[in-house]
Amino acid sequence: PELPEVETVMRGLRARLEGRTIVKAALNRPNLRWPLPPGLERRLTGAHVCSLSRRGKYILIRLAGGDTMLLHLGMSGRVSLRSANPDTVPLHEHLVMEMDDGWRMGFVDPRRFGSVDLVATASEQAHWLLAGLGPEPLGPEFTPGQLAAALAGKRTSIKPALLDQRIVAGLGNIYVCEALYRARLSPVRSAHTIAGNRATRLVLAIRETLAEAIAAGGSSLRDYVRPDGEGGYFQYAWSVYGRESKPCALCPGVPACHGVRRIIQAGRSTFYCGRIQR
DNA sequence: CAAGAATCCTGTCAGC
DNA sequence: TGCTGACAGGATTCTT
Repeated sequence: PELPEVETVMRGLRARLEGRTIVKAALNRPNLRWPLPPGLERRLTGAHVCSLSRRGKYILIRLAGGDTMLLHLGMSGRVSLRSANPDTVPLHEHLVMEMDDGWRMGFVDPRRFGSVDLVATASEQAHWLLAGLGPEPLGPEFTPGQLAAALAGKRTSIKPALLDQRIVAGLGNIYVCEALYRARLSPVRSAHTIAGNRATRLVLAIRETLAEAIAAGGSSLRDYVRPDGEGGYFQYAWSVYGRESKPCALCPGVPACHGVRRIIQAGRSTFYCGRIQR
């Protein structure tokens, strides 16, 4: 999941957890991507949930008592919200929290690339996983000037540069492809050539793509569902991602357009139109 | 230093 | 039906 999915999950969790108390936390394994923090079950049990927010692809759950729980969904992580029912425990559920109203939140992650950690709320932004993140793409700090400055001197191409969370926080493979298409910028263009009008177009395209995806509840692929069990529907609005050899919607019937192409950049699939993206 | 490859893990799907 | 290989929403660590 990327920023729009994480935002959707966070909102679903907020509606169910905020103001409630965790009556029991249970852990089913010692580690995910990283070792789980010592005493996690004990530190969660009895804690009151004050507020939830998102930073990049991380969900922050602030607890009374001074701890913030950090949650990253990795590649296959998802959250299961359900009323207590032992018949419906999902496979690969590594952490379960039972709330004082009887609902349970489970963290499910087959590939275990996700992570869970605890950090002192007072210095949560200094946590090593958050400290190096670039600006929030929907926030005021993400401007054409800032983006151009962050890309200056980068010899890599723009597509892998946008996947680097230090440049801008929250984009992943789907939304980078979609935003570059919307900005009509080639994914193989050198990152340092993005400035001026191109930077303006790119910032706008990223903002619009993410905002529309959030409004659609994110994109549902194989295993992403919202905490309420419903899927997002932004996958129906994809212009290029997953659409190899299909026609490009912006050049209908143009012979020079060979449709959506798929190439590999830094080991990841890139989808784009070679005609309108320069 | 920077950039690309390898890596962690399980599940799914296409092709034979 | 199996079986095999490619591939998957991520991000760090290891090699060039």
